[in-house]
This record gives sequence, structure tokens and C-alpha cells, in this order.
Amino acid sequence: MDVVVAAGAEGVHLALDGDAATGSVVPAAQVPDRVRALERERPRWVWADTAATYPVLLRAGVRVERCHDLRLCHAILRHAAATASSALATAPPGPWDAPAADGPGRAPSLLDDLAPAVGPDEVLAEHARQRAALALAADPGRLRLLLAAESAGALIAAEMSHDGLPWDRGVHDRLLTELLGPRPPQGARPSRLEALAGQVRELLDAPSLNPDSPPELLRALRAAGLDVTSTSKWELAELDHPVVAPLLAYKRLARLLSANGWAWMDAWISPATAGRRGRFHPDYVPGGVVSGRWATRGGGALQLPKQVRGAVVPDPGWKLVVADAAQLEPRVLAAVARDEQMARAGRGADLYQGLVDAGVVERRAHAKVAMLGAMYGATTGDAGQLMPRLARAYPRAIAVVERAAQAGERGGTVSTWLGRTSPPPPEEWYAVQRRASEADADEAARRRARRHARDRGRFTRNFVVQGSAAEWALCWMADLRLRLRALDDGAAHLVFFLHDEVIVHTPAHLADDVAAAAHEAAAAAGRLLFGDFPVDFPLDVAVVGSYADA
DNA sequence: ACTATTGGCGCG
DNA sequence: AAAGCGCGCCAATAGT
Repeated sequence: MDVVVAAGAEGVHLALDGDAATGSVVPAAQVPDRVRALERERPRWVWADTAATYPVLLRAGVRVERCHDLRLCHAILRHAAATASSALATAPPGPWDAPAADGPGRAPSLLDDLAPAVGPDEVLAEHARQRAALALAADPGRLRLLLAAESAGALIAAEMSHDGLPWDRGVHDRLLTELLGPRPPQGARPSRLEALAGQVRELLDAPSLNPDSPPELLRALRAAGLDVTSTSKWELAELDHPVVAPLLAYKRLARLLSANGWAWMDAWISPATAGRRGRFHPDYVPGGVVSGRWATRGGGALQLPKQVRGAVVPDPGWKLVVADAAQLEPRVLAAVARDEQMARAGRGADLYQGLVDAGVVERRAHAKVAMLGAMYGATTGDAGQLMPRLARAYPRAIAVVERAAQAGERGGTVSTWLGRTSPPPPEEWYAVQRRASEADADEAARRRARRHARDRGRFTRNFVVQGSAAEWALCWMADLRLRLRALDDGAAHLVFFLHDEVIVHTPAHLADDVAAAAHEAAAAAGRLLFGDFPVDFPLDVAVVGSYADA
């Protein structure tokens, strides 16, 4: 059963089975109670924008099992090759093509969230357009699954933002103090950082140098006789000079301070209360990356450095279950390509070791660099050298990424396993190609065009793998969420997601059940996407009292 | 004084 | 200065 939810001038419309005639209009304040009551029938909630609507329900203590997010699904169907001829895809841009509005904090009420342009009639119309577009697809099952997974992801993102990642401010402060020195007054450098800056100035004989300024630092390095073209740590690490060690230490600590220092803690970590740690509330953006990966807005949740993960600590009596999928992308590639040989290499817990055992490469490190090179489009270095051996051992898998790269180089699009289609190149890209193919094009123009073409090829090559892996991860997480809801009293809940890794916050006595659920969900996601194709998705799972111990 | 870009680096 | 993809964020700097 579908229940369509849409805000109108007189109240919020709730229509059963997409039929406006059977619907009712209720004041916004009563919506959470009505949703709670209807949820007992386990409907699929159809609404314009989970990020706008669901936080309101969550704040009222209401959770739902399933939804269909029209905005996210519109974006997929609008660009999918499989629905390219639909009315939805061929219409001029409309309200559904607007980017996601701001995050969870923006929504004072259901009524205010949904612009009149997307009133009840328009919501019903869009739902109908999406059904019509799906009906047109040659293989609608996959797209249907993608839309369900994307929508489930939207629910999870809102729930995780609402619940927050448990965070111990005391541990965080101790970490910072040990590494940087005590918290300084506003604007001042912490003592340890200031000491390192002093050493750098001394060793470079540059008494007024600001080491945070790349141009200044580069000039000082060159004045000291060092042959560098940038101030990046890769280049600095090559040098043999006493300034290298303190400078790299400075950069590392300066980064920690600016990205995840005390100011960040004050801005992003809510205070602890009795028996409960503080919380980090990231603002996730499902579908925020073209490949289907999530992005975040503010807080940098997807870049939490290993340095501060010790501050992620469960509430007293609770545990963190940290689960990540081992070598997800190559396994997904094997499945997408139906490459049984490569899937066989991944039968154990370590696909890279599997390549060694199969005699494809001598060392595990080579297997890793070769696989990454195949998926990212490496042409030089170790990765480039190893490509022919990989292609000989796994021709089907390599053919998939090569075909994707060729499509991109020609300016075409590619699609993931479930049918998310890559964006076409920007107009500028075509202009560059046209210029190079004119009769009087010079060598520079042709080189430029070839470089653009290869850049595009690497993007589409990676898109099919990264995007299909993102689909597996969404299915995994959605399945795990349902298992957690069914577990005991439903207390265990997802608190973090990072592309191929999740963290569940759980009462300690349920931790083993949660770990088992994570494994079961991984197997279920593999079957859901790839049927009986024999590919494994093993997890590394740890039950810990700190994220640093995972 | 303000906004946009750049260099650099964190994560997968 | 990364080789080889995808992001977001910060401080400094360039541009207006």
C-alpha cells in the first residue's frame, strides 16, 4: 500500500494508494500521529523529499519502515538511459530538478517545507510520471530496486543525522591536548604547533615565515636551496633536509587543528547528558555524488581522520559494531562482469591474496595496486605494468572497465548495475573535441582533446564500479536496518556510514547479534543484486568500545 | 569588504 | 608531485 504525503494550502494531504479521492487533509501538527497510526499497516510512504519531511517525524518520535523519495528517484529516472524516452526525462526542467534544499535543520514544519509548486496534485502527478517511466524500461526490476535502495538510504541518512554518532568530548580534548598542547585562546597557535613553526623558521632562516602560506613556504624552501615546485608532503618527503621532519609534523598537526580541533568540536558535537555521550550530527546528502555515493554538508563526516576516531565511544553499557566490506569494489566488478575466475579469487576473506594464490601476481601489494589501477585507469607505474597480466587472468572483468572507458572517451554515458547513468560530459568537453577535429587544428589542440577524452574515460571507467559498489552498500545497509529493527526492542541503530563501512550503536548484550545481522545483510545484498552468481562479500566486523579499536 | 579560486590533505 | 577515481573542508590568496 502506498500512502502519498503532500503539503497543501489547507493542510497535509494523505492519500491512500495514490488515489486523491480516498485521501484526507490533516493539520500539520497531527501528521506525526496519523503517520504513526498508519505505519502499523506497513505502507510505503510516498513523499517529495525525505530530507524535508522525515526529520519532522523523527523529532516527534515517529519512524517509518519504507518510503519512496520522489526527488531522489526523479533524479535517477531523469538521467537513466533505460528511461531516456519517458515523458519524465524529455520534459523541460521543472521543480523536481532543483537541487536538494538545505539539511535537516531547515524544516520548521511539514507545511513550510514543500513549496506550492510541489503541492498535492503535483506530487501525485510526479508519482504517476515515475511509474510510467519505469514501465518503459526494458528491465524495470533493477531500476525499481535502485529506487527502493535510494529511498531507504534517504530514511537512514535522516535517522543517522537525528540519532548522531556517540562522541566523547573528554577523549577528544585529551587527544588534542596531547598532540597540540592545551587549548589556546581564540586565534592563537597551540604551543606544540608554535614550537614546530619556530623550528621551521629557524631551519629555513626565515624568521617571519607563516608555514600556513604555501607561496611563502615555497619561497623559503627554495631560498634555502631546496629544489621543490610545491609544498605538498609527497614532494617534501623526498627531500633530505633537517626541516622536513618538523615541517611535515607541523602540517599534520595544523590540519588536525583546523579540520577537527576544538572549534570543530564546539560546532559539531552536542553536549553529553547523564549516562549519554555527546553526539556528532553529520548532515548526510544521499545521492550527493554522481556515482550514487553519499556526500555530506558541513562537519566533514566522510573524512573523520584516524587521529580522532578514539573519541567515537559508545554510551555506557553500549558497544559499537564496526563493519566494513573487504575489497568491495573489485568484488562488485567481478559480479557485474560475471567474471567467475575473479569471483573465485575472492572466495576467501582477502581477494588480493586470492590473486596471489591464483598465480596472477607475486605479491599482495601488487594485487592491490593492479586492481585499483584497473578501476581507476592507471597507465603508468607499477599499476600500468601489471595491467596485461590482470587482463589475461580476468578478461571479462577487465573488458567491462575498458568498454566503460571507451564509451567515456567517445563522449558517451555508462550505467551502473542497477541502471544509474553517468552524466554526459559538459558542453565545453564537446567543444574541445570539435576544435581538435577541425582541419586546421594544431598539435596543442589535439593533445588537449586527447587528454580530455582520457580524463573522461577514467571517469566513466570508475563510475560503473564505484556506482555499482554504492548500490551494493545501500542494499546492505537497508537490509541491515530492517534486521536491526527486528532485533529485540529495536534499540540497536545505525550511526555512521562511510561508502563501504557502517557503525551500529547497540546495547552491549546485542552486539553479537548485530555482528551476525551485518554478515547476513551482506549476503542478502549480494543475492538481491547478483542472484546466484557465486561472489562473496565478506566483512571485517569488530565489536569495540572505541572506533579507534576497529 | 566581499566572493571565488587555489593548494593542500583528510576519507573511501 | 602523485602515478589513478570520487568527494568536502580549511586557510591563504586572487579577483572584483
